[in-house]
Amino acid sequence: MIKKRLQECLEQCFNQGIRQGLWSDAARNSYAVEIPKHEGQGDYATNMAMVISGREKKAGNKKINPRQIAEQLVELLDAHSELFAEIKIAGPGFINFFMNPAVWQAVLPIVCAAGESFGLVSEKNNKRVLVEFVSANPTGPLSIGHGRQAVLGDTISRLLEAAGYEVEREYYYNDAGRQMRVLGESVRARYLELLDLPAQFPEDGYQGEYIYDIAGELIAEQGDKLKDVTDVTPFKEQAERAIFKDINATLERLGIHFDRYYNEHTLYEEGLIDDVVARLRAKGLVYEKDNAVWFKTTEFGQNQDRVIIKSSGEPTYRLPDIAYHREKFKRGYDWMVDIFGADHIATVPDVLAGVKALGYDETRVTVILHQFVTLMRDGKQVKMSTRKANFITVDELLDEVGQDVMRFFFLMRKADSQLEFDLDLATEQSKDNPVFYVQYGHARLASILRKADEQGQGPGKISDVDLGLLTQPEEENILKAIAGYPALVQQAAHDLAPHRIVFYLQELAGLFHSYYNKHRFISEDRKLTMARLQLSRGLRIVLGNGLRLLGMTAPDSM
RNA sequence: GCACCCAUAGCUCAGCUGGAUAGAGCAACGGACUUCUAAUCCGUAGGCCGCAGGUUCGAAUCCUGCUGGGUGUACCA
Repeated sequence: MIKKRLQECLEQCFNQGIRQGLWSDAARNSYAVEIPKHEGQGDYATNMAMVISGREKKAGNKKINPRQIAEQLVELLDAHSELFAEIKIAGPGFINFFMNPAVWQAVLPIVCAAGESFGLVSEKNNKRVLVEFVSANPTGPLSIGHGRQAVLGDTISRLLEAAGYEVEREYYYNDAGRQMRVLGESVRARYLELLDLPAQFPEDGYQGEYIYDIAGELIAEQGDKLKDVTDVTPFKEQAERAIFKDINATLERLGIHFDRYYNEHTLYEEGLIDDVVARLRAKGLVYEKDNAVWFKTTEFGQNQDRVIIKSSGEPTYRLPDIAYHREKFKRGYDWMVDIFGADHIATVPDVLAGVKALGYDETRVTVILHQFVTLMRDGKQVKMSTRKANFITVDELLDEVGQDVMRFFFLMRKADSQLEFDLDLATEQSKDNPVFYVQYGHARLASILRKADEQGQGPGKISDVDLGLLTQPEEENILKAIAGYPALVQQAAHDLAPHRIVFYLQELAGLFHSYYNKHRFISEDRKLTMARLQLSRGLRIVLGNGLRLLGMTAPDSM
């Protein structure tokens, strides 16, 4: 929030410089305001002078020395002197800003007034965004990989909501096709097996225990009435119902709710698949070869064309994927975010080529491909095989670590990185476990405020408190961190990068724990106590808001 | 073979549209509990940012090539 004010000041000075003929417009939107890494370089720094200098040269205007530009800028900034304690020109032409301490202290009343809404944009941006994630077909319980995706998708959705978007969460699935047929056959085989009848388990069948459970339910409901039924439909339908129920229960445990479930089937029923083919054909982007229908993806930069309808007449997966995305476009979203596992990378270029071919702006789709999760136990990787159903489900992991730990761990790495989930660390209730580190910070703050209250030293009205007493360097650092929270949320939303929030919270908790060990909140000095209690309120609000933004709880005691 | 992702401290990883002297946690070593919760804190040590070029005032960050790992490359999804 302070950074934003500074940016506005600089923008004004930049414009003023243009009016005074000091430089041209060439550097607009190219310069940066950032927080310097090193002590002595101020609270903020800008490279504006160097960027102006560089752009002038590039634009063929006369080259101006960056340090000279910096001096001119500093002069212009004099009009905003109330913000700054000092402004320095350093190095090749950086301008370092040392803010007036009162600027930092002034954030506390704002935080306390905003409470739970601190960090959320105050106005909606009137943009609709669709986030598609999980999208697992109902063939079995959610695996760890789905878990990462579920948490990632939901948290990205929360971030976008915090940034003012109107967000819809959508789950796309397919209950037709070969996989589901095999699932039905698997259930049928287990059903017969449980009835002690001869059964042939399909070669590539689903071997998980849950298939027995589903078969058992069928027996409980219908006895052996289905023993001579060769059609797999009733088995398949039973399986789908049971598995979806299971998946939803798991998502519920994670606190994840979808606004819509879109069944691929709809695309067929409404003729949307055929329509896509017809439109592509009309544009000359489709041809027949070897009894199959091909889409000219080479026209879109790929190195080979792709089959969209097999010689059997069945579409390949890319055709409904394209049709589905076209439906998203038709619904008029400003932005569509797809979250897929890295194994789905092959469909991405096809889908984007498809929507582009149909006349839509494919840049409105952002695909997040997340890498896989490896589970570590006792320092060794836990081997998993989906086919043999020898994998750990999200449900089992939840039993072991709980929702807060699971969400936090799944968000600790950026999507691009493979994620190592250390079960030993996750189950440890100690300082090494970052989840507890952050939550403990929140609980400690709550405890301080409780204690003060018990002693009749409630924080009182913030307007009566002299925040100018918060002069310790640790206090200033905490205030700075708090002030940076809203911008961080916006940036994380823009970049679809929830891990930034995770890192921020660890850092903020660290600042607090460190401060706690050095200074006392509650002391004999009543005025100082009041000021520090406001600080603890502000800290608690930001820590709590951050945790909730990640879908976690913020405990008041631990 | 081709496409995408990754490569930063012993380990796990940050590093925001290129910025100034490279960051955190863990592990190692040494310290702090009559105190508002020690589930905490303080200190020490640890690096040709995979390799080689290029772009420029300036590169861990952008481009090219190479090496090593992951994923995909089907008329499977």
